[in-house]
Amino acid sequence: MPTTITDVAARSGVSSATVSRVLQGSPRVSPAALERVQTAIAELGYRPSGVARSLRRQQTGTFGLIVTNINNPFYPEIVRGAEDAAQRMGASIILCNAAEDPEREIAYLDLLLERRVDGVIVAAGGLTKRHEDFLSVFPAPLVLINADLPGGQVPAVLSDDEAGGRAAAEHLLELGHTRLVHISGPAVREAVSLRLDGVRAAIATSDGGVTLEVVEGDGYLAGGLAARRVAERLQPPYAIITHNDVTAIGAMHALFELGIRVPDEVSVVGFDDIALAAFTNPALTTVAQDKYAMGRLAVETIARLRSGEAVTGNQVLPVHLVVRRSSGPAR
Amino acid sequence: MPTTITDVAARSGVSSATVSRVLQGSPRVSPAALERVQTAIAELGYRPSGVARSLRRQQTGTFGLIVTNINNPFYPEIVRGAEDAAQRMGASIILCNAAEDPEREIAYLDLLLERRVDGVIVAAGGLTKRHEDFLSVFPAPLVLINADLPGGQVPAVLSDDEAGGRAAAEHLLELGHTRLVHISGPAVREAVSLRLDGVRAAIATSDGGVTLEVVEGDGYLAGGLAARRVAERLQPPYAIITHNDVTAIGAMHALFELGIRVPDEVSVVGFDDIALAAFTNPALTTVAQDKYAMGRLAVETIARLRSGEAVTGNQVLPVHLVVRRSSGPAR
DNA sequence: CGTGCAAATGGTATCGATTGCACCCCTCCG
DNA sequence: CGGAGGGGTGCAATCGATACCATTTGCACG
Repeated sequence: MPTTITDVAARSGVSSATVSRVLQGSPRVSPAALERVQTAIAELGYRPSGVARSLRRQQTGTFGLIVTNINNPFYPEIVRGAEDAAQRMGASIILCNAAEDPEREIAYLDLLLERRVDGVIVAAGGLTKRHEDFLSVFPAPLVLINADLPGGQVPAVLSDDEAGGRAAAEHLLELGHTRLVHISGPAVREAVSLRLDGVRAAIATSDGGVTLEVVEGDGYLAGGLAARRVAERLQPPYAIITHNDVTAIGAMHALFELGIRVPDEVSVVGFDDIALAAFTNPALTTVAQDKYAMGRLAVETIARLRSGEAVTGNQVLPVHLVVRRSSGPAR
Repeated sequence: MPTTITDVAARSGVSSATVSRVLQGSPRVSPAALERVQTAIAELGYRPSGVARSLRRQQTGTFGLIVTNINNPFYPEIVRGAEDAAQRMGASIILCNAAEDPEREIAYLDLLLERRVDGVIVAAGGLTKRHEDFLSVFPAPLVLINADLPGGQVPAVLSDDEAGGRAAAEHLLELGHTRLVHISGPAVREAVSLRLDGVRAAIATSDGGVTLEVVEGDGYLAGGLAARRVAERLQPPYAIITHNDVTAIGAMHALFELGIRVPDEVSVVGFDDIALAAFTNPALTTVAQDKYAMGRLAVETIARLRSGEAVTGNQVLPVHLVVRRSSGPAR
C-alpha cells in the first residue's frame, strides 16, 4: 500500500488540496507550507499516483507506439526518435511489438484505447483491409509511419520510397549493370510497390536494354534466400536490389554460400541503412532513411493533433544513397 | 469524450452496477439484462476505462520491462517471450528502452512506479552502484534478467554464462587453437566476467601452452573493431571469442577489411545466437542463449511474486554451442 | 397462503488526485 | 476605524469503475 496524498497532508498538517498545489508547483502556497509538504514527501517517499491523476485530468501523458516487428533493426531507431521526443514533452511511450501478426496489431490498438493513451503511432509497413476499417474510425489521435491510409484523413510520416528505389537503380545503371533483380517485401506493404516504381522509373529513363526481374521476399532474412534461386539460373554479372537491409543480408549470405563474390560478380543494394549495414562483409551499399527523425516527427505530429490542430497531409522525408562495398562495376 | 459506464447504464435501462457485472462476466445477471447491456455497449462503442478500473482495483495489469538497448538484437527475443507470457495471463507490458544510459534506466524505474505497474523486469546487463541502491529498496515486485544483485533478495533469470564461456573455449581448443583472444563487454556487466571465467577454466583444464589475451569492447558493433588492433600485432592462426554476437559481427568485419580470412586464418566465436548469426559471412559459431524463455520466465516469476509467493533464488538457464562456419582448425 | 431462500438489481462509498468555490485573515488605504 | 482586496487554505465534487450491502422480486415448499 503506497502512501497517498492524504498521508502527506496529514503528516505536514495541511489539506490534500495544498499538497496537490505543491505537486503542480502552484504559486499560491506559503513558503512555510511548501517547506513542510516537501519534507513530508521526502520522508514518506511519496510518489503521486499516475493512475488517479490520469483519471482526474482525463489524459494519461502516454502515447502508444505499435511496431510491426521489433526484431527488424529498422524499428529500434524509430523507437528512439519517438522516445526522445516524448521525453522532451514530459510524455512516455508504451511500445507494442506486433511480431508480424496483424491480429496482434489490432489487439494492441484495442488495448491502447482501453488504456486511454493520448495518441497512437502505428509503424506498420503493411495495412490490411481490417486495419483500414479499424484505423479510419479510430477515436484517438493517430499517426502512421511508412504506411498510408486512403482518403488522406490520417497523417503519415513517410520516406521517399520512390526516390529511394530510383537512386538505388540509377547507381547500378551507372556502374554498367543491365540486369537488375528486385527482391521485394510482402505485397501488402505500400513501400514495396513505391520502391519498385522507383526502380522502374530509373530503368525507363535509361538508354534501354535493361532487364528487371522481380521476386517476392518476406521482408526479413529468409526473403534474401530468394537470391539462391536467382543465382541458379542467372549468370553474373547482375545486380540485386532488396526491399530492405535485412533482406540484403539474407541475399548476401545466400550468394556467399554459393561461392558467388559480391561485388565482383553480383552487386547488392539494400534499403534502410540499419546500423549493421556498415558491418556486413562486404559493407552494404544502401538507401538511408532517417529513421530517428521519423519517430520524432510522428510524436510531434501526435502532439499537434492533440492540441486540436488539424493535421492531415503526409510528411515525406528525403532519403539518400550510401555507397559502400557491396556494389561495383558490372564485368 | 468517450462513453462511460453510466451512459451504457442509461441506455440499457439498468444501473451501472449491473453493467459492471456484465463487464466482468458475472453470472448474477439475467439473460434479458445481459442482452440489453451488450447491445448498448455495441451501439455506443463503449470500452471501459482502464484508468478508472486500475484506480479502483489497485492494480494495473501492467508490467514494466526495461531493456538496456533495444538496438541489440539480443533483446527483442526477450521482449517476445515476456509479451507472450503476459498476454497469456491477460496482462500487458510497457517496454522501456534505456538506450545504454543508466540514468535513463533509473528514470524509467521511477516512471513505472508512478504508473503503478504491478511489477518490473530489468534486463540490464550491467548494474551500477546507483542501480543497486535503487533496486534493493524497490517497492514493487522486481525480477532481473542477466544481472544479479548482491544479497540474493531479488530473483534473477540468468544464462549459464560460465558454462557458455567454457564451451566456446573448449571448442576452439579442440580445433587445435593455442592462442585465444577474448573481446569482452563493458566491465560493469556481470556476465562479462563470468564468461571470461569460463574461458579461463577451459584453458586451465587443457594440456597447457595456451595463451589468453583479453581486450575490452563496448558490447556493440564498435567493440568488435578491437579485432583490428589485435590483428596488427598477432600472426594467425589464433581465435577470437567475443562477449556477444554483435561484437563478433564487428570483429569479423574488421578482419574482412584487413583481408584476413575467417575461419582459415582466424576463428571467431560469438555469444547469444541472435537470428542474424546464421546469416553472417561466414555464418557465426556461437553460444546460444534461450532468450525467449528468459523473457517468459521473468514474467512468470513476477506473477508468482505478485501472488504473494516468496521467490528469491536465481534461475539459471542452460546454454549450448552452435557450431557454424566461423570457427575451424588452427593451421 | 405464508414463509424462506436465492437470484437479480440498485444505491453508494471508495480508489487518489485535482480544482472551483468559499472562507478567513491580514494589510493597506480612505 | 472600517471596508476593500488579495494571498493562503480547506471543503467537497469529480473523474469512471468496482464491490459491498440492501432491497426487491420470483418461486417453491410446507
